[in-house]
Amino acid sequence: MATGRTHRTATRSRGIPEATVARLPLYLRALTGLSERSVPTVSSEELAAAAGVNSAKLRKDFSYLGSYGTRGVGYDVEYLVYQISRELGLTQDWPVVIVGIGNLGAALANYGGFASRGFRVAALIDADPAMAGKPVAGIPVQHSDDLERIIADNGVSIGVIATPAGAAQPVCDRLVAAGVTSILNFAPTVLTVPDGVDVRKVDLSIELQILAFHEQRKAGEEADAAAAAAEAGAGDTAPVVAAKVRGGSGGRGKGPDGDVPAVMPA
Amino acid sequence: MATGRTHRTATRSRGIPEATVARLPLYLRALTGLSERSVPTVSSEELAAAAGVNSAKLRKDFSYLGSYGTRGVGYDVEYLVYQISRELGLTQDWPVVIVGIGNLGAALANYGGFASRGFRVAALIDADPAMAGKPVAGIPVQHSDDLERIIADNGVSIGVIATPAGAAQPVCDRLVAAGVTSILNFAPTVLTVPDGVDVRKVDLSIELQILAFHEQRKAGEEADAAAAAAEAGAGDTAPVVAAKVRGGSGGRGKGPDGDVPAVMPA
DNA sequence: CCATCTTTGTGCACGCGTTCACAAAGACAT
DNA sequence: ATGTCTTTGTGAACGCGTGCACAAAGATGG
Repeated sequence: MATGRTHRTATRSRGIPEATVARLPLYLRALTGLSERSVPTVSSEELAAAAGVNSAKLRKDFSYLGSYGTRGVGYDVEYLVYQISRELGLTQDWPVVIVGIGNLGAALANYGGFASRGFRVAALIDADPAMAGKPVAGIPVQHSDDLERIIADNGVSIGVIATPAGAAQPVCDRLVAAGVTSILNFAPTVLTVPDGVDVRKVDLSIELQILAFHEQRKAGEEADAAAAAAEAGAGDTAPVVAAKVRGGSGGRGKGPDGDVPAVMPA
Repeated sequence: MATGRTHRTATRSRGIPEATVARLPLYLRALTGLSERSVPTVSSEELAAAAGVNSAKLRKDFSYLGSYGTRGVGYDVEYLVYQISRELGLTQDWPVVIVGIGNLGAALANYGGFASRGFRVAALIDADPAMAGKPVAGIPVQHSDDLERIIADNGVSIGVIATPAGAAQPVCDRLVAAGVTSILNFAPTVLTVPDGVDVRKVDLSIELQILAFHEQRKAGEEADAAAAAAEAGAGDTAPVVAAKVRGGSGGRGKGPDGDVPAVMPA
């Protein structure tokens, strides 16, 4: 997952834990699927499976919203869809601007899930004059000179930044100054914003690196297991594995065993 | 942040907490910036600021990797870049396939940050025969019939899914069967995978919904504050606010005060 | 060699989130 | 009505992550 929190204090807004809020959209999606198939009610077990979470967690999550279930039966799908939608604020209209209409920005503009739930792409903005007027996803791109006016005219409070890294902070500053209070950032930079502004970031590169870490660990464990099986009682401890993995670290005096992948306890 | 964990147990791989792993790429990026500007050393305070985190947290994170700092001085930038890269497995080459070359897939293929750190786009795969052979980002798109062969030939262990939601699970199954053990999923679906396979998801729609929630809360708080200030001692409790926010809930007997935005304690 | 000053590395406490396990609540059959 | 059976809602325990605060380590100057 690509997630970047920027909360002053991990604010338990209105008593609903942040972790729960992050799962509500997941439940909502699963429920919408059920609703389309005209399923009237669903148990916590079923819904949890559909959302890919633990059923106890789901029940606790819903308990923060209130008691919307019926014991012995489950949850009313339609009613729950409405309650979650309302809780997430999806019953109202959220005009959104996308700044930076490159490959990614265009992809976002075309993304169906955007328009689906209360979100309306109010404007596409790019700094390149050549882009101005060119329609993307049926919406004409506007020049960034007009950013402030566009924000004001459309009452935009949510901005999406899909610019190159270098442009992200200046764009962010202008968005915030113009009145935007929530930002979804796709640029690979840490954004600095004043208090009261929420920033979430989606960083493809970071996600891949996290996967690489786990991938490497898996490979390492296999190697360790194989090595351990192959040795199974040699005189020396485990310098083989250590040497293999260490590469050319170059020592540096201390270099503790924090380096050695040390065959796992189990 | 868009983050979807799918870990059997929140595995503390090799002693490094998951939360720390997720921050390492952040540190690495900040360090790379310093390295390019030929900064020799950096203190935890400076680096933490650049990465947008607490300095105590950063030091604790690094302590899991070993003692790579010098007290009174700070951290050697180049050395730290190397250590983190090695820890994340970025010193080796990771061939990656992207499946689903629509708007988003094309954007990903063109994304620079992809190729930058050890990640190499080995192949682009799409189910549309019309796409086959067409070059995207300089790489010819291949038909999904050849998926298994492509995975095998290139020794791919990381796959990126950028297909429509409906195609995601089948594609995922084929990737896993072909030997992929890490998946980055952009499709708005919960993927089911066997043990030992890591899935991370990036979900634009979810991120927006989380922002909407906070946005709504901010608006609600303002309204509450205003209302509270306006009333300041009316006979009734707070039906004004409640009525305004409730919309047309329709009651449902129980409907507890979990519904009312109830003026915050503070 | 000693004193001082900076910055790391970490023990500790606290709070959030997850999970278990069960009592309460309601549906449904008899 | 009463009993059984299903499923919710939640109290309590546990574990992870965060942040404080400080002692240890080393650099630097005299």
